[in-house]
Amino acid sequence: MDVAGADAAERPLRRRDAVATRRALLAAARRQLAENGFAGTTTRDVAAAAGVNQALVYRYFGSKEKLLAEAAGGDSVDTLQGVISRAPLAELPHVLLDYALDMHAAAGERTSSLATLVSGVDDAGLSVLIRERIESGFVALLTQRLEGPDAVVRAELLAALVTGTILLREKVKTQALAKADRQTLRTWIDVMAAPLLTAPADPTPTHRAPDG
Amino acid sequence: MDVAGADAAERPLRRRDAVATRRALLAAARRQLAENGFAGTTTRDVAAAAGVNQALVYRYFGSKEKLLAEAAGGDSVDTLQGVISRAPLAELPHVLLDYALDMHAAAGERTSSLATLVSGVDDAGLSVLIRERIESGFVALLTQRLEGPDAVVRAELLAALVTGTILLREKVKTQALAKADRQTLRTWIDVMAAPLLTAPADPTPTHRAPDG
DNA sequence: GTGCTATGTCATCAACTGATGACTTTCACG
DNA sequence: CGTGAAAGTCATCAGTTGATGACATAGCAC
Repeated sequence: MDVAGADAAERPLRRRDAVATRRALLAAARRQLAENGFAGTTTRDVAAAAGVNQALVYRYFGSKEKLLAEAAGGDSVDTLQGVISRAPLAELPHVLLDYALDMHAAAGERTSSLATLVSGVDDAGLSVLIRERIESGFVALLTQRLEGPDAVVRAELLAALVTGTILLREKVKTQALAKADRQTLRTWIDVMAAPLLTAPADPTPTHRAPDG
Repeated sequence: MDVAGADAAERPLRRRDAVATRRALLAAARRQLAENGFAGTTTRDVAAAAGVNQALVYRYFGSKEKLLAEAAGGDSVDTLQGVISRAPLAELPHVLLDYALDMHAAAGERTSSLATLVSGVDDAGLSVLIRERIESGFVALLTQRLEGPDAVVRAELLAALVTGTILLREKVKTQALAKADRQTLRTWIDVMAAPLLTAPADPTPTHRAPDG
């Protein structure tokens, strides 16, 4: 047995592995999608980045649209759901921020972050898919933990805050956000999001917020 | 940086008007850019939407990239600057929100809103341009009005909040944000952004203050 | 080994895209 | 008028893109 196959649980390093090829295509597609959007992502570039032949896109996914849809769908919804369900409400904002930042850093490894996905929405079809993913995998769960009026709006505003922050920091790369250390961002995000999470029926402030 | 003294009073309604054609192309380009991104915007579609011949894109702008760059550049920076400079700080968040919402509604009429633009960032070149526009036309001005630490970060976080909100509401169309009436949005945006605008030594409550 | 099938490669098509240059039409000016 | 340049049209090129089907190779069963 001269093969130094390190993968214990998996196949003995086949030179042809449909599952691995599929995964590689999906990972590459996620990166390209976040970087270039739907229209800017080509099957040839994805295949090249994945190190496989372009025709395999069509063998495994049938079309560019199906590939990108599955890539946008991702598989980390469970992870995100765990985060939303487990984290203390007060810490949820910065936990989500960390999650999104880490996802962006490891782009394509498993899935794309909420914000990374949104950044690539230049296609009506994917827009629907991403909306459903955000609503079912994030908003619905968070809404359950929120009390008081406008719970759904507040949940989506938290998503908007994280999304916008990641977008400006990682994609537009505005200088201050791009340079800011995580702790600073965490603190401010928590402060901004706090009103969304805290108590219910307290008189919704007319826009004279600063109160003793 | 031309069009000095546009005395549109006595135009004899020319059937051929280079200035009008240019404007029509720019307006159409803005719409397409916000809708489909850079890669998804074609010169033929822009020209068709503007009701002119595709070749005119190259007569008036030289290339697709230059057309879209000029479209992204816009000319309403002055308007936005006025808003940022004049509005009371406490009202600035919802004023900005209104501004962005109105801009989106009248997409292409004059320019694209900050958020509408960001939504189309799938091109590295335009990303630079949009970053510069945000930083010089928004962040720089707002930073001047902010006191205390992290002024630039706080300014960009406000931009991020508005951007993310518009993006989720107008592009991804998450249900609650899409349905929410303006006043509700205004109220929450103001509450969220308040900590960014208020004074420095404000005792950020209920959180571990990381200062030592 | 033989052979079968999953996996991967190759060439290619039709449509689309950015871009260019030659041509045609309008229209202000004399 | 007529003339010349601005404004607009047309045909077309070369490269790219999504997509398809014929072909080649690996790897397993026997």
